[in-house]
Amino acid sequence: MAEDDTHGRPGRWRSGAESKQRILRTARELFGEHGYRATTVRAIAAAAEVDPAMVFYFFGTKQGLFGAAIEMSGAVPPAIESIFDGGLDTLGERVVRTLVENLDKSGRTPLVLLTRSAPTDARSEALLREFIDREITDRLAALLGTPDAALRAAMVNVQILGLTVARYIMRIEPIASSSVDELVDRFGPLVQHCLTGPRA
Amino acid sequence: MAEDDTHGRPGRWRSGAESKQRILRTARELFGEHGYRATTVRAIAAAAEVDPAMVFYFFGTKQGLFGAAIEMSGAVPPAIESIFDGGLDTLGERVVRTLVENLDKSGRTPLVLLTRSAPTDARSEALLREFIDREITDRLAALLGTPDAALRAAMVNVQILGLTVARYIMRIEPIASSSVDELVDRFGPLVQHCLTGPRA
DNA sequence: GTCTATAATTAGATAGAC
DNA sequence: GTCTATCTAATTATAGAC
Repeated sequence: MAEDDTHGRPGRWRSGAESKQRILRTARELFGEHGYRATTVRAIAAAAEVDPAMVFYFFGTKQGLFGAAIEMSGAVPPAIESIFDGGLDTLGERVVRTLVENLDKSGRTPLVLLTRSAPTDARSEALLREFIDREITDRLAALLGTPDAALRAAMVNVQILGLTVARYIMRIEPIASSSVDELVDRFGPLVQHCLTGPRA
Repeated sequence: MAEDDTHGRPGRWRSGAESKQRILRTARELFGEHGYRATTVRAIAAAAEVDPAMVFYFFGTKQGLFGAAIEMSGAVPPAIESIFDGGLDTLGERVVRTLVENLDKSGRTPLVLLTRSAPTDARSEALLREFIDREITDRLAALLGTPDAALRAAMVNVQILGLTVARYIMRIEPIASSSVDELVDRFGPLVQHCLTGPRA
């Protein structure tokens, strides 16, 4: 997984892995923008300024490239930890802040990428569902411990999906151009209500 | 619709328009299931048991077929009216109930169809945004009249999108298999809070 | 590692017979 | 109205030269 391997070899750890990285970066961008099916390998290659054949050389198939682009190795998880690091009464606030801050940082984040592809691509849907379940829903449910914990966690899920689609995919105003603080202000209490609000 | 058109009717309406309807029905189904780009004309023709050429004969282009499939002429609007028909304090409840009841009725409803296609297809996104804005957001905002009406209406939008994606597209449990009443019970107050809840 | 060339497949669309 | 046949273009993917 090292960026540069085998320092023993004299000369160039120069342009091999660099192209691979550029392809990967471009792939995330385009997959995130148009979804899996609507994004062609050729378009990625062109945007990354490499030959289409190189893409297959490095990643084998289009699906392989997508899988590599999706790999959320360490990028998101640390941010997610901060959600669960704190009191239960400000959990809603932290969920919204963490989500929006991280997605704002880069639109080519795997979550947006998957959310774009999920409606069209069955594999993306499975991946997205699994990720959300494992990293968020299940942990929230465990944290709550109430009988209706699963339903409450799922309601948070609805908030996350709705917010992601509205702000990053459909860019609905004024959601799309609101500040992070404003969104936290508005949706924080809403999420909090989902989690710890009244009604059994 | 009659499956057999074998009445030896002289002249007019034999089986011409019937094929058209079958194509349309199938198109709604497949577009709604896989989105615009991932659905091929050939696949629709095969499922409708007609020749691919017929599709072009009737609708000209794939885009034309999609447009025809999307035509929400009178199908949804009457249901939407019921949302605005009643007191402001039970508005949230009616939004959720109307949404879920209508979408449950048939998964190939234009709203689901568009929501599936929007992430991948720019035209679908524009259509969906325009529809939601005109039929729901704008009217809710007008009804509220508060300074932050637009933001509040947009928040309802987030609920609608999130709920649609969670229940009909990603089928997230237990949202997907909850009863209408349970969803109204849970999300009604949430939507109501978006509309008339505290905070300026 | 990188590129050229190309195979194999599939898509949207048209012409024209019946 | 319906179908056969076909065109054109674009796609994923491979083989092989340099």
